[in-house]
Amino acid sequence: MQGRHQWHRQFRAHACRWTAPRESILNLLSRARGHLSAKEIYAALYPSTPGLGLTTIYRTLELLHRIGIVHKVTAADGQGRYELQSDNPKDHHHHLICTRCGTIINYRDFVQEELELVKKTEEALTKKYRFAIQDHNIEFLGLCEKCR
Amino acid sequence: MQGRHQWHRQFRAHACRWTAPRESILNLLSRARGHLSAKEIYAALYPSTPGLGLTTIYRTLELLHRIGIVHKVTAADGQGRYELQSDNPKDHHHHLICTRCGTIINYRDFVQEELELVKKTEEALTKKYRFAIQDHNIEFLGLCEKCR
DNA sequence: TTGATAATGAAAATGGTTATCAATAACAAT
DNA sequence: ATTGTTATTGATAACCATTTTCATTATCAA
Repeated sequence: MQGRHQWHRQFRAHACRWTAPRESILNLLSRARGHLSAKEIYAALYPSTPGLGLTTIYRTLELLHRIGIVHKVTAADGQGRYELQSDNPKDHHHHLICTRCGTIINYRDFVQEELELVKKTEEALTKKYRFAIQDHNIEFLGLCEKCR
Repeated sequence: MQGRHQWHRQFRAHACRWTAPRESILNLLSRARGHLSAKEIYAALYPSTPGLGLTTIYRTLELLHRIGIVHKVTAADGQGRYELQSDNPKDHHHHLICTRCGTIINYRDFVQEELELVKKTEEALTKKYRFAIQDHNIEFLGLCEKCR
């Protein structure tokens, strides 16, 4: 279960200050169902926080990603999209991305099996290529129901 | 085995003309070991083909990707990188990407196992979400030997 | 309360990619 | 081989997401 307190704690641990813009962005991300782009966040927050600048959103997202609170997906069009990283394994999922309209669907089917293989592969790759692996992406690209 | 003839044939099938710039780009890609960005292609081809424009490179890459001759990877920094798509299953691989310097390593370990799972997942996702799946990406992100 | 410094926001800069358009080149039909 | 249609090219400008800059403001430890 994530919330203000835990976020605040994580911020402290990284010598980052707890500010109003950061809280707004985190709140929005925790309310959102899917992935949000910086612009979408800007638009969603504009009514309640008109002063908030796009620059701050980018900086905050990058910070949240660096701290590990947020997961970033870069779509084929190069646009970054962000979602809260859950600490509940049940929430783990992979992505189904429409190459035409950019929609991202989170799927949870077979994820358990995928993760076992991922773990095995990760260990082998770490040894063989001396990589410090931080994350993985498994995504399927294609045309969604509407675009096909 | 890929070469002029087969490419030429594929071009014809798509009503595309066989031109000098396109041949240069394909030749370069078939010589290259890894993934190339548009700029890298531009730089590599400049000595032999100084007249070649960056615009043409982008258009050609997009065409090759659409036709299925080239595989595109979008790095976390949003920059597109391209490599020839081999018709030899033995060449199939997945990616290990350094989040710091952008290096992409092709690994072939466990790919066979991964592909079996991918196939199964693909079928299920196609049915469940009515996606027309065209491609998949399996990539591990982390710090390479030099950057860690 | 204060002082050091992290965070903010407006504006401008960056950098990869795409659109425009006149000139050129490929190729099917003759 | 010549021609006419039309795809392709390349220079320039436009686009758009993201970063940088920098003066101002806000946070928080002391």
